[in-house]
Amino acid sequence: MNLVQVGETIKQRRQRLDIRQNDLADLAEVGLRTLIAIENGTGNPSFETLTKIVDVLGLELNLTVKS
Amino acid sequence: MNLVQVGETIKQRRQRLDIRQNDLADLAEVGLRTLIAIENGTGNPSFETLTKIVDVLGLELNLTVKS
DNA sequence: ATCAAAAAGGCATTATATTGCACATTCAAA
DNA sequence: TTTGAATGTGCAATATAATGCCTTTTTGAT
Repeated sequence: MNLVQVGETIKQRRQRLDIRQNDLADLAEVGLRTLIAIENGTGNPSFETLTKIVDVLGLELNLTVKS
Repeated sequence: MNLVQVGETIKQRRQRLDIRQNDLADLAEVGLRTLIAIENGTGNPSFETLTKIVDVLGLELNLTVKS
C-alpha cells in the first residue's frame, strides 16, 4: 500500500459515498488542498491527517505482518 | 489502528526481530529521534516515514473498508 | 550494587506538510 | 454550446515533522 494506492482508495470510496472533495475536507477537518494532494498521490500526509479522512469514509488503516 | 497501536506494533516487531532502535533507524533511513517518537506513540509521522520503517520490519500498511 | 548499552528527553535547526486565497481547468447538465 | 459546480494549481504564510547533539534515564547483565 503506497501513497498512490491510498489516494485511489480514498477517491473511490468518496465517490461511492457520493461526497464532494469540499465536503469531505470539511467533515474530516483538513484543508481541501491537502485532500486533493492525497487523492492524487501527490504529497505525503501525516498519519493524523490520513486518519481524519479515513475515519469519515468508514475506512481503516491496518498494520500487519507482510505475508 | 491509532498512533499508539502503530507504535506498539512496530516496537514489538522490532524486538521480535532483535534489532536495536539505532539499527532500525539506520536501516529505515530515519532519525533515531523519529523512530523513538513513533514507538512511544508520540509524534505524528508522515506516511513516507512510517512506510520506511514498516518496510524494513516486514510489515505492511493496509487501507480497507471498516467492517 | 556496578557498569555498559539501549532507550528516551531537551533544545535548536531544518525540511516539509498544511492551509487559504485567488485563479485555472474539467465536467456534467440544461 | 453555455454555464455553474467540482476539481485542481501557484504562491505565500504558518504549523509542525524530522533531525542531530548532548544529557538523562532505564534496562539487563555481571
